[in-house]
Formats: sequence, structure tokens, C-alpha cells
Amino acid sequence: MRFHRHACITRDGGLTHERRRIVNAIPTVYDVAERSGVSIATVSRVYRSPDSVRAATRERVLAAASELGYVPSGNARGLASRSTGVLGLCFPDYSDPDTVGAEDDDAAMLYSDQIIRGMERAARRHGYALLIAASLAGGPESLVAQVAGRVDGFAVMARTVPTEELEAISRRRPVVMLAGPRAQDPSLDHLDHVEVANEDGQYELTRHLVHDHGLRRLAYVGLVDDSPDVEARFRGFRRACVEAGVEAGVEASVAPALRMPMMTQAEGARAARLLCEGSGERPEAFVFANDQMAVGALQELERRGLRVPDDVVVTGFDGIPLSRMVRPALTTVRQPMVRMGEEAVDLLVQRLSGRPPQEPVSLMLPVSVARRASCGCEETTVLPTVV
Amino acid sequence: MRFHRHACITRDGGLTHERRRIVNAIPTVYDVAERSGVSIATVSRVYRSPDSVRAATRERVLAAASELGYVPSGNARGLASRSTGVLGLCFPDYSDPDTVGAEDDDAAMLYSDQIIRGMERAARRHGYALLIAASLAGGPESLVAQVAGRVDGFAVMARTVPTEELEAISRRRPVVMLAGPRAQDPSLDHLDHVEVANEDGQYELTRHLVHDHGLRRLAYVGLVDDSPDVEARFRGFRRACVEAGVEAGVEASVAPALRMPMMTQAEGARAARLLCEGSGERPEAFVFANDQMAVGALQELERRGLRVPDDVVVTGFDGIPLSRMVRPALTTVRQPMVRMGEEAVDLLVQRLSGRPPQEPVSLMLPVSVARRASCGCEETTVLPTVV
DNA sequence: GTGAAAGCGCTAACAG
DNA sequence: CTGTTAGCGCTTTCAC
Repeated sequence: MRFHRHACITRDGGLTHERRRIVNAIPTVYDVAERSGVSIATVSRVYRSPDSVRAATRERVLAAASELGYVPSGNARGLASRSTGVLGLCFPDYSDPDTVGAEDDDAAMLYSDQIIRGMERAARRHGYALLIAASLAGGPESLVAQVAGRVDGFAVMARTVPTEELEAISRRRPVVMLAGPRAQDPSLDHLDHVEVANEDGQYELTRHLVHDHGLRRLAYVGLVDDSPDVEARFRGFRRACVEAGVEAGVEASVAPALRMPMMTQAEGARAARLLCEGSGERPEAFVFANDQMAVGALQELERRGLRVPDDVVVTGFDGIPLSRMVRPALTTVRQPMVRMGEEAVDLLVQRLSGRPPQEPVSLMLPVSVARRASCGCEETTVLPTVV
Repeated sequence: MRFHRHACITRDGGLTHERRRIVNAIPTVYDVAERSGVSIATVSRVYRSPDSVRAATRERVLAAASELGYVPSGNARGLASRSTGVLGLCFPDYSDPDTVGAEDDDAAMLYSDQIIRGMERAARRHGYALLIAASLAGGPESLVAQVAGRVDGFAVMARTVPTEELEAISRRRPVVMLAGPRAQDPSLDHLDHVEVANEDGQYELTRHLVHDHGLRRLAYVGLVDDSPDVEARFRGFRRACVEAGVEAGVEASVAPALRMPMMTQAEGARAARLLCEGSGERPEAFVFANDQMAVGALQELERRGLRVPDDVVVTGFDGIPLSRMVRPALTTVRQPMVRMGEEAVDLLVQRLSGRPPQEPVSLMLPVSVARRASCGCEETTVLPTVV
């Protein structure tokens, strides 16, 4: 038989509560119940379904709770009700030993920041809080496992959680994958998935360069081997080139030297240098797989006295705020990251709502090409019209 | 007597586990224990203190856990161990009905973003995850209460949580206040506190304008009534003015019209308009209480054909990324927001470490004045050297 | 090194 | 509308 507080009083002469008060311990339902002269069930009801309690009783309980400084234990609640009211997000650990405290690091994190923002906003709308953690080394006691064990639903950015761990987690709770390709692995093909139209976006942008600006020699920079997103972008680039009959440029563009390992501004600058000093003719356009690199290239080109877009066209991908701020403003493909976070939450909430479980959902969010000055579509102004 | 799983087996003919497996329910310690032929205590030990279990046993347990897809329940853990491994943050709800989806909203949130980033990073270092929630309407079932009941420690941005609620929370768990003034309220004076040197920063900046640039007519914009941070900045501004003997300018600057309710770009533009069209002589410098407004003013001034800094000097406060991107780059006071988040976590972790409880700590983080083009200290370049 | 058993604080039937 | 009671899944003494 469990010794409830009531039993304790009989058992140890009622000292329990005295001691509690003296050491200023954390008040529980039992304390509130006793102080307001009701049962713990009623205290619970006051919080869970206030309308099911008579107004006078409710007042009394609330008063006692307030006097005691009572805050319900989320753990006990979660354990008893089998739900936490918390959604989780696991994102890549961007902390780069080389860039501790550097601004570049800041920019790199914008991607996760936006997703966090979107998820937080949507979660709030549904009454959920958001638990976030960067993925670190795995293992039984990893932060990821910690988080996974405390949430009702879990969003995971691509390649941040090992397949096996993810499989276990998804057995417990709904999981949605963010970015990356739809999991091919059969053990994960039941997961919902949200991605952006990487290939189509890069295709549209490239087509714009080839078709509208008449460019023929394009170089693509940023084919990181293990990033499916970048792979998809490259496919889009290639498709547009092939359609326009500019294959040669394509082949030249995937020289190993241009597989940037980090996709940082520094790497973008390096790529621009290589492209300018290369043996063959300089490409007419540098097509970067992200904005970071493109911005780095912009700087390198300025250093070399080359004008953008007159001497060479530069484009990025992502549509980070910075892309609009640099001069010339960067032509790029805008990804709706905030919306991605929101969609992820909506998907999770839907699964949690207990409606008839449906087939795994895979959303592909549309992107939009922002035609700005760096491809020659917009005048270069001195002061950006922000807002 | 509690019916443990063992008892259940006797009780219902061992169906419990069968059913569990069939409905693919969430595996628990009991399942892992049974499958690996040990007691639940041992399963627990494998996770909590692996070294206290014989290697062979450990392997067996881990294997079973993996086959079952076992993930420990954070709730049960937290309840039993009285700690969650999670820190919380409550920040203001910036969502403005007027700016849904607008870019301005984005910029406004940068402040919280940075703090989130700092806290996440520091929390991770200490093995904690971060639970975040914007403050909404209070009440017993508010998100804030939800969060407070699930964390080991709680950081709260100024004026996001009602005093009474905060008092209750701080009785349970360590709380650190971010920004704002040190709580004057005696019920909250035991809280740790982290702020930045608002007054000194604005003083330095103003002194720079008066002393180094010889400006005499300064207008201050942004005295929101209930923001202690802005109040402090204004005090710094006034002190510098008084010291330099330019009181008149000060008085004029606090006209009610210039008490901006929102501190947005739009408001900054409006303030610039008022200042330009005002009856008296136009001030030589517009000193804004944040970067947002200053950027708005920059745009309004360009619209009116006024050159910055030649015709009028403009300064901001915060040092958001945008301040460096606009042309002319904004002279401003940089606040170390990321560091603020990190300090908050360090403070919480220290309190949680169980060391001899010390006096409440109040940190005032130093700021630095970024002298850029908008006050005439730096050349206006076309392409910002980002990085 | 391992097991048995007592809760952690709350929710959710189920009675009344 | 309110009280009783049996757990939720795990950690943690205390024995062996």
C-alpha cells in the first residue's frame, strides 16, 4: 500500500508537512489540497478542467495554491497523462571550432534560427512549448535521447540523428524530418517529411540566367558530397543547362576543387578566386549553392576589381536576410524556412490529435526566385529599402 | 500493493506483454528487463551509472533496449530523480498582428534569437536542453507555468512574467532575470540578474557625438514609458548632454511625440519626419534608442534627400546585424546578447550545482560603441566587408 | 553486482 | 460536484 500524505500524518505524527514548510520545500497537490480542505483530485481538476469544479471551491483552491506558491510538476503530469505539451526540435551542431565567436557562425545558424522561430510560433498557437537541442555525439545518454524522451512530437533536421536512434524514437512519438530527401531507408519511411523545392528552385534560377540573360558559361559551386539538398540543387542547375544546350559549362563546373567542404563565406571567396584564376575562360556566371558563399564571392570579386553583374553574374540560394543587404543585392532562391517550421508543427499536431492515422505525408514547399541586382535584374541602390 | 508488471503476469495470464508487443506500444524498463533477464533496477543502472553493472550484463541490456526501441521516459525520470536536465527561457511575444509575415517582425525577434542561441550553446555545454516559450496571457494553465513546471532552471526576459507568478516559480527553481533593471520588488530580490550597460553605452555614444564630432543639437527618440532599458539609455544620453552643456537639445528631444510606442522601422521613419518638419531648427543628430528605428529614419532621410552623416547624424542601439548592412552603416552600441544567454545559463547551472548558496548575483555586461559611417567615422563603401 | 520495494506528484476512472 | 484509489515509468535505498 502506498503511503499517501494522509497516511504519513498518522505514521510520523504529522511531521511531514511541518518539515516541508520549514525547509521551504516545493509544494505539491497534497499541500494545496490540505490547505484548501479538498482532495487532491479536486486540486487537479481546478487546473485541468476548471468548469467541473464549483466556483467557490475553485477560488479556495487557487487561493491556497497562490499562497503556497504551487506550480504543478510537469513531470508528474506527463507521467500520469502520458503527454507533455512539448514538441522537440533537433538541429545540426554548427559550432565550428574555427569560428568561435565569429560572425560567420552567426550567419550559418540563421537557417536553424528561422526554423526554431517558425516552430515556436506554430507550437504556441497550438498550446505547445518547444524543446530544442543541437545534435551532439549519440549514445544512450545523448541530448537527443534526453529530448526525445520528454516530448509529444519531434522534428529532426536532416542528418542530425542516426537512423537507428530515430527509428526507436519514431516508435514512441510522431517524428517529422526537415529538409534532406525523403528517407529512403524502409525503417524510416513512415515518417512525415517537409522539404523545399531545391531542384526546381535552382532550375528556375538557372533558366533565368540562361534564357533571360543569355549566359552560356556557368559555373556551379557547392556540391558537398553528403548534402542531399545541395545535390538536388545541382540537379536543377544541370537540368536547366542541358535543356539550354550548355553542357560544357556544366561539366567544367563540378571540378573537385569546387566541392566546397563548408559552404562558408571564406570558401565562397576561395571559389571565386579559383574560378577567376583558372586556366580556361572565366565563366560568365558563378552559381552558388548558398548565399554565404555567394556573399564571400562578391567580396573577392570586388577586391579583384571585377564588377557584378557587368563582368560576372553571381547568384546564391537560401534568401537569408544578408542576401538582400549586400551590394549588389544577391539574386537568390528564397527558402521558406519559417514556414517549414510551422508546417512541421502542424504535421506533428495533426498526428497527435488522434485522428485516423493516415499515410505518411511528404510536403515539398515551393521556393521563389528573388531576381535582384547581382544578375542584372535590379538597379544597385545605395540604401536598401528594408521593410 | 502496486501491481508491478510481474504481478500483472500472474494476474492476467501474461497477456500484458503480448498485447504490448502487438499494439506496438511504448517499451518501458519492464520490457527491457524481462527481455534481458534482469531486474528493472539493473536496466536503470545501465543508463545512470554504467560502470556499476558488469560488462556482460550491460551488453545484454543494451541489446534488448535496442531491439525493443527503448527510450527512457523523461517524465518518469524527472519525477523519480527530481530533475529534468532542461533549462527554460521565457521571452516576450513579439508577434504583432499588424506585421504578420512582415520582415520587420523578423528583425524585432533578432534580440530573442540571439539570447536563445547563447543559452542553447551554453546549455549544451553543460548537458542541458533548452525549453523555450513566448509569454502569452498568464493564468494557471499558461505556457509559462507549463514550462516552469518542467525545468531545472528558468531564465526570464524582463517584463514577460507577472511578479506573483515569478515569485512562485522562483520558490521552486532558480530563476535568472534577463535585461531590465534589477528587480526592485522585495519578493524578487533574491533572483540572479543579467543586464547590459545601457546607460554607460548610450553615454559613451553621445559623448562621442558631442565631444569628437562637436554636435550640439541632439534629439533622442524612443523613450517608451515602461521599458527600463530605454530609460537607462536615455539617462546616459542626458548625462552626456548635461556634462557638455547642451541641455536645451535634451529637453526638446523628449517631446511626447517622440515617445515611440513600438520602436519599429516605421516609427523610426515617422520620428525622422517629425524631427525634420518640426517648428524649430532641425537637430544635428538623431539619437535612436534602437537600431530598428534608426534604420527606418535612414530611409526616410534618403527619401527627403538629406545626406547622412553630412546633413544629419543618425545613431542606433543594439548592434543587430542589419545595422552593419545598411548604407551608411549605422553607428550604434553593440549589446552582447549571445553572451547574455550564456551568462544566464552559467548562473543557473551554478545554482543547480548545489554549491553553498550565495548572495544573488547581478551581472552588468559591458557594451561597446561601434563607430561607423552614420556619424561620420567611417567611409561609406559600396560593399560591406561582412565576415 | 544485483534485486525488491517504496515512492516521486499527478491524472483518470469510478463511485457516490 | 467531489473523494478514493490505482497506477504512469523510473530512481533509489536497502538487503543480499
